[in-house]
Amino acid sequence: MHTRRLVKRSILGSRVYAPSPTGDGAPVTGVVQAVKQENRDASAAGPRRSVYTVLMQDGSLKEFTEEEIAAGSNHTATKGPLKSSLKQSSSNGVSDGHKLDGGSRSPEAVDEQRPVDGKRVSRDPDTRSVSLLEQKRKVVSSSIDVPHARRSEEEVDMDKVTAAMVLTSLSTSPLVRSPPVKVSEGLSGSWKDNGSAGPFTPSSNSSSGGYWSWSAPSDQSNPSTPSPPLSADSFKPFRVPGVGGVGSNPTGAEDPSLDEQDGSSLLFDEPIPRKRKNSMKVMFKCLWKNCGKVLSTTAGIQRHIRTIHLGRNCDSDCSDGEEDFYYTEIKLNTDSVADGLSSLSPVSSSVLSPPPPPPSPLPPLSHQPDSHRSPHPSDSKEPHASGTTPLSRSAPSALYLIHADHAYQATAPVSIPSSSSNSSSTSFTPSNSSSFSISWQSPPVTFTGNTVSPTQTQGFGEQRSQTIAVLSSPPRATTALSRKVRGEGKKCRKVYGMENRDMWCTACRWKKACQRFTD
DNA sequence: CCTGCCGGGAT
DNA sequence: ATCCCGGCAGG
Repeated sequence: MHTRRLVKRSILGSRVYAPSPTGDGAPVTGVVQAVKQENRDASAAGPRRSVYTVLMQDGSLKEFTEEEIAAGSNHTATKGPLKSSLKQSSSNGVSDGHKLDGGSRSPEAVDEQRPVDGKRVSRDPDTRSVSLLEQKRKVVSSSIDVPHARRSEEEVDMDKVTAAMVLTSLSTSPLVRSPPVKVSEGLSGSWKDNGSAGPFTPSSNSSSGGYWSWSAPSDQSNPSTPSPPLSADSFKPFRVPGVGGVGSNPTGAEDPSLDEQDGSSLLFDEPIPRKRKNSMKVMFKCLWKNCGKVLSTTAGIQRHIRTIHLGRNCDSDCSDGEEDFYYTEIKLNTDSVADGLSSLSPVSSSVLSPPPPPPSPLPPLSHQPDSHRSPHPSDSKEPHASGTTPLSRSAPSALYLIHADHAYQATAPVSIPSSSSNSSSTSFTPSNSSSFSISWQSPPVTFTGNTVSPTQTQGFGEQRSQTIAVLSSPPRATTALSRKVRGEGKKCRKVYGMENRDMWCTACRWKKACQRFTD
């Protein structure tokens, strides 16, 4: 169908068969590195001869004419190998090439070539997935605005290289040991997406009986392959409708701030701000007894509560806001979501603790420091604590935060398995604290932490400490947080007005700290 | 000023 | 325990 067009494309990077340089007749494979026209003055009539510089398997460079290469192959169609194995140099061509390879060539031909860095990367799984990732990414970017046709080969390959580096380091980073889900934030993005619009509807059965009953859309992406990171711009819109759509939901004020957090691109010199570093995922958990359903949108959880627990069938428009009482907001650190999921029990904290050997002072840099958590006052529950970091030593890596909107409804104690590899602040003295209990708002939170060496890692630990500060208030800091900081968000009084005082939460009625609209 | 909410009193 | 409110403090 498009064969004609394919021919026109550059074949750089294509795998071709060529006559063996030793002349023994056995065809060898190589990768086209360059092509030049032999007779540049060729008129439209005359066939032009091209000379291809091919990187052979043994690393040597050879030049072949088109005919030579064609002759070297005996299992391609009439038009010659170049045409069938063409890999268009940029963007979508990559996937095309891959498809073809997979179809007709020997298994080893499947592994992708990286044309410019010259050396072939061996076919280890990582490399493979890197290729896939690149491919997908290319597709994405080409479908957006990148004028792919104009990109030079070097640019393209720089992208590949950087992507490879990023992915490689991701896949080797200590945290990435369990499900591949957490590697990709893109996926977390799609949770959101699905939550608001997709198949991810709050079903009536809370069969899982447990906490995490989302259905990840992993069926469409190869589970063993990290899905491509969505570019920040494509990711952003997903969040907004999910949360913003619901009128007076408690997170309304918060998510914007998250969005503001510009992922100042730390992916080396990535040209595009590729991936929001936002590793915080907000979920909403039903607090109804024995339910514990977790959904990703307020709308979803509200509907769940309304229909399942409150037994109302009407739509959200006849809601009186009562659902708000029965769910809470949970922040998940998607970096470690899987850890948190796989082991909610504190027991395994030691098992969980990341393997990175102490000797290496700095962790793989590319492992995204999930900074981005804003110091925005409205975002943190205990700003005092965020200033003082007495707790930072026990910064958990498997970290999920209870945002506790309606804490007084909370039921079970929440235990946070913690395994920390580093901590930031110099202000504390490393002690051997292992477990303590803190009471913050109403629900008791049991926190078990492992103290590890106080190696300082800037961005990382800082962020962690901040996050943990949000989570808990250390017993000793009581003087500092004598008074809870004034809430920014709407409170019952504002929302319902004096005339509807009976709709306020009890705390508000009693002039206590509002428990419905915490912020 | 308004508003959130702590401390403490009344029941 | 529940309810209420004076008064402080942040905005």
